Amino acid sequence: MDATIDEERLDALFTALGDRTRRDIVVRLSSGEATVKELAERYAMTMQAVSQHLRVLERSGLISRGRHRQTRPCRLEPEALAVAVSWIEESRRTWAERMDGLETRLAQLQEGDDR
Amino acid sequence: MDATIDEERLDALFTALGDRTRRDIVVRLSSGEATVKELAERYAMTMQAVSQHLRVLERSGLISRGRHRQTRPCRLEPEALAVAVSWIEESRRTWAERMDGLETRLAQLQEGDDR
DNA sequence: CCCGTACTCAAGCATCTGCTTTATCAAGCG
DNA sequence: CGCTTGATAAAGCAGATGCTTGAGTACGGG
Repeated sequence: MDATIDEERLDALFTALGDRTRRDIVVRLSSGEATVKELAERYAMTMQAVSQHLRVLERSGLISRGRHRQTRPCRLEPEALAVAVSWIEESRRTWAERMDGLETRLAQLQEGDDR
Repeated sequence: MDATIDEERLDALFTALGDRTRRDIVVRLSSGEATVKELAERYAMTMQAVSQHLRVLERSGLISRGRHRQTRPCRLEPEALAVAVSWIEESRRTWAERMDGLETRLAQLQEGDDR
């Protein structure tokens, strides 16, 4: 019954994806690791700003960070994306099931009357 | 070329899903339409607050609203969810392709050396 | 040891959010 | 018509967000 924890996770996940800079970082990282400096150059933004975006992404589980010399390279954690997809797919499945039911009933009634 | 428009759409979509009340409204609507009043009772919230959440959801394309007597029933638009999924899946696909490449190269090298 | 590089921490600031209260509106009932 | 019901509009407010600047911190080269 730790549903609340899942909700927090989903809050962090979707909130992280709700910003286009962070979404673009995700896309960028899907094709390989990157450092803070590289990302700052890419987005014409200070390293501080990028660092804050990365903190949001890290809290959401979408990325993780290592250490290599003076750099803190970050990499994508695609399992977090899978969590988001599975939440969405559950809603879509419920909806699809209901529509199947409606179609069936409509086919039975063959008519739209007292609605 | 209208990539900006898509980005705006994704901003609205993921931002809408970044709030647990709105996510729960999506889940609720996946099993049928609902009115503002019904949702307000469900979340122990004023109708005004629900109305604002619904506006966010509507702007994102996740729901649409009709009119029936004094009520404004809202229903889910699952195609918007599909947009979110397809964005996510593209990142995951890119990542998976890259990992395949890495695996292949690692198998060729048969060794982890100068790392 | 000093210096540059990569980065984080902290504070400030404008803007956005989520919610409230108050006021208003439109539809239908008596 | 007056009144209730379902809903929106507007304004206000505490708290979050996205960014900035300024001040550290940690690592490594010379």
